[in-house]
Amino acid sequence: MTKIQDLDKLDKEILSILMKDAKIPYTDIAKQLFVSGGTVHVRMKKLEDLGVVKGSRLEVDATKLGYDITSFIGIFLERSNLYHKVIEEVKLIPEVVSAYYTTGNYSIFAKVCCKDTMHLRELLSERIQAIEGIQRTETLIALEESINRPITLTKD
Amino acid sequence: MTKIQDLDKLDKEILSILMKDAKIPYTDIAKQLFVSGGTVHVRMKKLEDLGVVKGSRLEVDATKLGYDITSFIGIFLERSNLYHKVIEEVKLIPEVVSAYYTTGNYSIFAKVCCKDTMHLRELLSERIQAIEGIQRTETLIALEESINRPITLTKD
DNA sequence: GTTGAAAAATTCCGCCG
DNA sequence: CGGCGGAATTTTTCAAC
Repeated sequence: MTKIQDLDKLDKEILSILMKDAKIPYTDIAKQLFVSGGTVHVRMKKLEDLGVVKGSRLEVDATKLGYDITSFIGIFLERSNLYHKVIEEVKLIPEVVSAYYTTGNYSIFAKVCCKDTMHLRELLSERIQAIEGIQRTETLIALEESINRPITLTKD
Repeated sequence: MTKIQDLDKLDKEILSILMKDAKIPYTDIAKQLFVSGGTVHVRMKKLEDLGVVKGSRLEVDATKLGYDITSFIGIFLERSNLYHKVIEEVKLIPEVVSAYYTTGNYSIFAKVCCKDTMHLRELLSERIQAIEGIQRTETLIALEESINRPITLTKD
């Protein structure tokens, strides 16, 4: 398993820059960090090969695309060993953008994006509650997204 | 306010491709969608100007960077009108990657990334619980990230 | 880690339907 | 006006040092 010890300050500085904006040219980063463009390229190649970098994504404004309701759904299972079976069903629902197996109140915790309240209601009653093994769910509706940012890497 | 009516099928197809991988060259997208590279460029410029595209981010494997514990923290406020004041304090904590104002059990719902359980314990007791206006918190630890993907845009 | 040169992509602009 | 095509500029990529 690969760990931090393989990463030096330069690797982390490159990552910090690209985590905020993946489209910054390597040549710009090279200038900022006083190394050559080739070096940035080699480091990124290494980080990709190590699996530290998994890819890049465009950040979009869900509201402007018509997805007005972001909500979190806490799922209670009938038995906790149903987790894998249930998560496979959840994966088939495109509105689910993330899902975690968690300790605490819920067994599964998912984030979903819906167009409006009707869409959310249908999703809950017809798609999620319909999954075998789910006992009940609790929904938290996000009224405002106050923070959404990448991890801050420490310098050392 | 800008809405979907300004976006046609081509815009959405471009977005769908880039939401999965922001580094795909515009020329490749142009080939896939049978338009010129210039057109993809113009559309993306429009989408950025409209604020539909907010930026791009590198996806990293937090575990490989030494952040082993992802958890969700539900925050109960003493009074709900303390929201803005509290969220400003929460913003100052770098381990918090997202936070939402929510309906339901909690007033604020945050996601945090910590290096280990000790780091999480310190964060909770010394940084979060120390914020004035927070009554109590509930923590859900994510044992496994099963799904993490962009919204699926519908074709129409 | 660096350099430099070839290949590719971005970006801009004039032209056309 | 939106889309196309080509040319100038930048960036990526890769070999040799």
